[in-house]
Order: sequence, then structure tokens, then C-alpha cells
Amino acid sequence: MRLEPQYKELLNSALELSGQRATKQREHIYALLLQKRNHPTAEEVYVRAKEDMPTISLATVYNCLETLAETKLIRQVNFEREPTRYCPNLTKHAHFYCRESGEIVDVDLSDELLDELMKVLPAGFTAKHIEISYDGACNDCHE
Amino acid sequence: MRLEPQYKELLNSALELSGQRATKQREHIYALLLQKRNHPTAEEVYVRAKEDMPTISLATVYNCLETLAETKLIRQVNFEREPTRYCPNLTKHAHFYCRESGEIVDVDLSDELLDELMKVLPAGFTAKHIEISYDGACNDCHE
DNA sequence: AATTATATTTGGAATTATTCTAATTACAGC
DNA sequence: GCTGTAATTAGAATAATTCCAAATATAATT
Repeated sequence: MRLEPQYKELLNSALELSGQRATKQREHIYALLLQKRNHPTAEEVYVRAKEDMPTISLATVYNCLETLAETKLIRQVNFEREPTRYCPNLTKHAHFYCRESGEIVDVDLSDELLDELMKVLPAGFTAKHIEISYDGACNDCHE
Repeated sequence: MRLEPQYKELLNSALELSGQRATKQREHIYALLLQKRNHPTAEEVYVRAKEDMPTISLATVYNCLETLAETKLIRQVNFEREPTRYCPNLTKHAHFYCRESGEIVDVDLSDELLDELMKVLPAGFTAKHIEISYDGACNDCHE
């Protein structure tokens, strides 16, 4: 598991900016999220993290994920009350949750569409963030 | 707490359709959701339900809410991993969550906008449902 | 390089929303 | 009024996440 220089740079500057330290654990977890972008849960991240770093704890995985989310390097993805999932895709996108396969797929959103969504808000309301999730059947599960 | 005839009819037929019984508890919980539409949590519903029905249990509140949601008389509303909230507004709408006041406000969505959202899905994907939540500051909290 | 101060990690306990379980109660059809 | 099934109930169990206090690692300073 190696973190590409560009991302290492991104991580270091984001952490520095928020006055936090660059640790092996944070780097490792960021690297594995980037490497396999399948929206894992904290538990799944923990299992994968232990392969190369057997002494890491689940609490640390939660801590690191929280730090990465705070510094905007990753996004938390929630579907109903299922365990939170983590996503290093920083472009504006929604999530499609396939009920058949359980897979989560990123759906790109244009600025125009996001603008339209902002326009339907009542007067005086300002949104910092819009969260959009679809659920249904993905291509592999046709139907 | 009285359930208006139109809603009583709606409840009875929805329950009958799904082969479930009309009980005092289900009627009571449906009525109080309709009466004060402030997106309460199960716990908040429980507190309100006990005012008129002191022997109702929290498990029953959860059961009733689940039944009402199954039969599509109410919607479950989730914001991140906060407790699930319940909403009897059956029109197509999103939710605006105000970080200041904690208030949740319904935001109507046109069929056109929903169509556009469907169109951005990759080929072969079909969504049964889209969930949209905004968060930011509501009118009362200006800013 | 050693020292110190602070941040982070760690394992386990605690918390919280929700679900499960088994016993009791209520309802619908005969 | 029985009888069978569904619903309610109280409390135990579960699961994701957070908290806690001790140990360790990192960064700054000497």
C-alpha cells in the first residue's frame, strides 16, 4: 500500500492546515480508501487496514476516518441508518445504492443541476450542502 | 387527539390492503403525526403518545411507525446517523435541515426536477426512489 | 541527540437507537 | 362466546459508534 506523492502532499497540507499531525495510520487509511474505492464501512476499512498494519485498532480507524472527513479529504456516505461509508471522491456527486447487489455507485452531478436544486429552496434559506441518494437496481442487476 | 375521517379511511384501507389490523395504537400514532408535523423522532413520538395513552410502550411506537412506513402512510427521514424521524407528508419533497435551530422543513420538488435527476443516472440504472436532503441555515436563522 | 510538551493511538467500557423475544392481550371470524 | 392469529408489552439483546484513561509517537526546543 503506497500513497501516491500527489495524495501524500494533499494529505500533509490538509492536516497541517487544520493543525493535525501526519501519522502512519492516517496515511495508511487514506491510501487504502483511494486504492479501492468501493465505499467501505469503518469495519471494512478496519479489516483491510489490519492486513498491512495488524496492530491498528478499530478506534483508530474511526478516529482517522473522522479526521479525514473533517479535513475534507473524504466524504461520509449514509444510507438510511446503515453503517456510515467512506468515499474519497471529492467531485460533486450523488450516490446510487443498488438494493440487489448492495453496491454503491457515484453519480456525477453538474453545477447546473445543483443550481436548480438550490433554486427550489424557500426564500431566506441557504444550504451549505445537498445530499442526494438514489436507490434501485444498477446495471448489473438490470431488472 | 382525533383522526379526521378522511385519514381514518386512508389508514384503514392501507392496513387492510396489507393484511394488517387497525388498532388504537396505530390510529393514535398516525393522528399525532398528522396533527403536529414537526418530523419527530420515535422517542418524541413516544413522549407525545403517552400523554393520551399512558400505557403505550416504546416498542409499540417503533412497531406502529414501521407499519405506517411500510404501508406508505408516512416516510422515514434520516439525516446522517441521527435518530430516524417520521413525516406524514406524502407529496414529493426533500428535507432541509437547519444546523442552527435543528428544524426540518419540507421542500417541494417538481416532477420536472425529479425527471432531470433521473436522467443523470448511468445507462441501465433505474431508481425507485431519490432522497434529497439539504443542510444549512433556515430563514429564521438567516445568516 | 536528549528533553519536553502535546497529539495520537489503543483496548475496553459506555452509550444510544433500534430490534428481538417471549408472554400477555386484543381482535376477527365462526 | 370460542378459537386462532395478530399486536402489544417490558425488558433483554444488538450493533455502530463514542468515550476514557493509559501508553506511545510526534514535533519543538534545548
